[in-house]
Amino acid sequence: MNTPEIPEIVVRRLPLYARTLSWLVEENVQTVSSQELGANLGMSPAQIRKDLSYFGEFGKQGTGYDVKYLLSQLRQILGVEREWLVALVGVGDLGHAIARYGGFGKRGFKIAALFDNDPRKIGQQVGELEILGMEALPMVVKGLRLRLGIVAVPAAKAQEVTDYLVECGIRGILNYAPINLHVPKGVRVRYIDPVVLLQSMTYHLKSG
Amino acid sequence: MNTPEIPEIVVRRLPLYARTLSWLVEENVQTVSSQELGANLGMSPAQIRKDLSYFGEFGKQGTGYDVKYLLSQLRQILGVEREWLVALVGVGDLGHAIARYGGFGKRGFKIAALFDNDPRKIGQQVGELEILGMEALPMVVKGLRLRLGIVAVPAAKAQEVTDYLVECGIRGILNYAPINLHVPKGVRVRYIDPVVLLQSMTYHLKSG
DNA sequence: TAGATTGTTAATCGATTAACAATC
DNA sequence: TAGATTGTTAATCGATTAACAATC
Repeated sequence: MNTPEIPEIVVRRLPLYARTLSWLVEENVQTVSSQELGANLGMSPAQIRKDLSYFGEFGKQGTGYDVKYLLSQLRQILGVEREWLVALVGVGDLGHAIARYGGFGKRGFKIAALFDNDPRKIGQQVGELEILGMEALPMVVKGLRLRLGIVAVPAAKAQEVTDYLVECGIRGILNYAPINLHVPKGVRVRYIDPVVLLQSMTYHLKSG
Repeated sequence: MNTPEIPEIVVRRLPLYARTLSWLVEENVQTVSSQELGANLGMSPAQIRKDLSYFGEFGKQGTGYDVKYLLSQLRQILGVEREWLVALVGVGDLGHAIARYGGFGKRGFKIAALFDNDPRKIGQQVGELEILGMEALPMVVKGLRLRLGIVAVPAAKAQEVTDYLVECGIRGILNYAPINLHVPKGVRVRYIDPVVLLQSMTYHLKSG
C-alpha cells in the first residue's frame, strides 16, 4: 500500500490537497474535479492527477473526486487520522505563543509536554501544562511515545537541543530557530522562518 | 544590475545563504568556500556557486568567499539593507504572538501597525502599538508607505482581508491563515502553516 | 449517446550536478 | 610552483505538462 519512491515534493503537496478538501467539506461541496482543485491551489490539473495517482485511483471519469472520500484517503495516507502528540522545547516568547496557539489542536496535533532549561521557568504552568526541565525529556518521550518535536529555542542552542531530541527518539522536528539543522538519516526537519520568507519578497519589491 | 530571468527558486534560497553568512560573521569566520557553505546548508557546492553566479562574481579562486563581503552583497540583492515596515492584520492569539515576537525587529522587519475588525479590540494597546480598525488601513499604508502585510485572521476571512490589503497597495503578503490565497500578478504571497509541515512528516512516521 | 473527466504515457521543461579551464 | 576553489558549460536528472484512450 505504501509504495516507495514517492517523490518528497509530492508528499509535501498532499497536506495542501487535504487542507483544501477540508475546506470544501465545510462548504458542503460534494464533488470536485482536478480542474477545480487546481484552480483553487494555483496548480495544474495534470499535476494533481499525477500526484494522486502515486497512491491509487480516487476519482471517477466524467465526475471528478468525491470530496469526503478523497479527503479520508489522503488523511489515511498522511497518517493524520489519529491525534499526534508533540513535545515543545523552548518556552520563551515564541514557545509560549506556540503552546497557547489553538491551531494545532483543531487540526490533529496536541502539544503534550513543554521543556526549557531555564530554572526560573521550570515548574511554571502554561495553559494545562507544566514546564519541565530538559532532564525529563527521555522519560516523557518514552512514556507518551512522542515522535514529533518543536524547537523554539534561540538559534545558538537549536542544534544541541535537536541532537538531544533525536537521541531521545524524536523522528520529526519542526524548527522555528533561524538556523539549518543537521540530523541523521531517518529523521526529518521542517523549517519555519518568517523572515526568510519576507526577504524573498523584498527581493521583488526593493525597486518597486 | 538586476538581471531578469532569475528563477524564483534561486531567489528563495538567497535568504538562507544570507542567514548562514550572518551566523558565520558572528562566529568571526572570515572566509568560506562553496564547499563549506554547502555542507552547512545541506546543498551541493555547485548549486551555491551557480545561484550566486546569477548575480555576479563574489568569490576568489583558491580561497572562496569573504563572508562579510558576500553577506553585504546578498543583503543588497535582497533589498534588506534598509528596515521594512509591515502591517499586521488580525490581532487574535496568533496575531498577538506575532506582534510581540522579537525576531522580526532584530532582522530588519518592524511591525508598524496593527489592524482588527473586532470593536472590542480596536483601541487596545499591544506593546507600543494601538490596534486600529480596518477603515484606517488605506491611510496608514499610504502614510507609512507600507508594501508588506501579515495576514493572521481566521481562514474564512483571509481572502477578503487579502483583497483589501492589495487594494490598499500592499505588494507582499505573509499568510498565516491555513488557506491558499489568490492575488493579482505583481503581488506575492508566502505561506506559514505549521500543520501542513507536520503532516508531511507524519506521512513518513505513520508506520514507524 | 454526448459530454466530461480520469489515470497514464510520452514529451517538454527546468533544475541540479559533474567537470574543468581559469586563476588566486 | 602546487594546491585550492571559483565561475561556467554541458550532461544529467527529475518534475511538470500535454495529450488521449478509457470510461463514467
